[in-house]
Amino acid sequence: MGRRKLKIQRLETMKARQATYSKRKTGIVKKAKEISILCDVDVALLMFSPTDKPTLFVGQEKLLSDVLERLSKLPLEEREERRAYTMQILKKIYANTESDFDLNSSPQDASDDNPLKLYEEQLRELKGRLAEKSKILRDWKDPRNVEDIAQLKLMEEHLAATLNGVRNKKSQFAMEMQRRERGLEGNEDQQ
Amino acid sequence: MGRRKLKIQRLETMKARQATYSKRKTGIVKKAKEISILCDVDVALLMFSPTDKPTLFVGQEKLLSDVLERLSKLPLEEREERRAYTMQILKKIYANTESDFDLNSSPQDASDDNPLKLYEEQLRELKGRLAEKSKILRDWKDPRNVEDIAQLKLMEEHLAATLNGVRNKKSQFAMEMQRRERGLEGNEDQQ
DNA sequence: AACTATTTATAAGA
DNA sequence: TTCTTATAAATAGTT
Repeated sequence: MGRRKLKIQRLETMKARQATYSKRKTGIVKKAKEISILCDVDVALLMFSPTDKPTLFVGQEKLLSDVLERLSKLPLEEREERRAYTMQILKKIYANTESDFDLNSSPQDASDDNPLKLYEEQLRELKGRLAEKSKILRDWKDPRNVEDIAQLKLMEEHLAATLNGVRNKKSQFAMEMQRRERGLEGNEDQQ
Repeated sequence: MGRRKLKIQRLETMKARQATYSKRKTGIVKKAKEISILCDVDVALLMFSPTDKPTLFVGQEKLLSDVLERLSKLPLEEREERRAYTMQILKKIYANTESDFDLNSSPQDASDDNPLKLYEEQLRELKGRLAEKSKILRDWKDPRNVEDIAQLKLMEEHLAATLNGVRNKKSQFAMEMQRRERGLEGNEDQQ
């Protein structure tokens, strides 16, 4: 939507990235607000600018934690159904190139200090593979298509990572509590 | 951007909300991907459809937890600066209506079982007041304007709520771990 | 920050 | 849902 059609690839200069970020940030936040109001749904949008300034939008007068909470509360049955569907599709995609990476394996090292770490690593690796196989993915014609697969992956990753993160954050929590004793803290974005 | 200009207000029928959500979801996810790639920045977008189906997009090949992590790692000094700025503006806004709500007070009940609960409640209340004062806010002309104030509030809320949420999630964590022993879980959105 | 030529997104309708 | 088309909006390049 401009004087010229823009190829969606990393803009070369920092100046260009900042200028474009500034314009598009306004637009996407507006879109987030609109869909939230029009459709009466929860939306959470978090971004960091090229200069690391955070922007957070959460619709419906909620807190980000409220929205995140909904993810963690999805019925287990539903999650299992979706997982099964994901695995089914991924198996098809990898059918002819399958190797040492077992899509069915549960996380190893569950007794490790970080029980979800390996699981998350598996997901990361799988994600990388999916990227490599982009050509195959582009040709994938299943009605529930590539977008869905990416969604499924990200969702799975989220749950694993969030729960994993809880562990890591526990230590931060204690420190943060102490800091709070000395006053409130705040932060935001202005760009 | 359609046959007619649409007023941004809750669509009357569920059918309309679902139809519009479906179309706009595609658009906003596309925008999120684009800004993430073009500007080389972290973006996380989470939404729930009118029928509660979750959609998650996270750019830059990252996990949602990675992006959330950046929020919690903002330098304390910066947060303090921003907090001070927020309070300064809020005080001006409330100068003529200030009452029993002390903008400077730290969370009371810090020794309570939930040390951040009251703080969050204060923020919620303040948010409500800001909404009530919308007329004042609309006229606020500071270059760092109302949008920024909303940002500041949401950011503050996020940090309080996230850290608070960690506490609540700790119990869920144990249960989740047991479930994971029995297999992977996954979830996503398809709508 | 503003200004427009263009490209995009999308409201209605099928 | 998916497609089509008229229109409203977003925004790239520029000042």
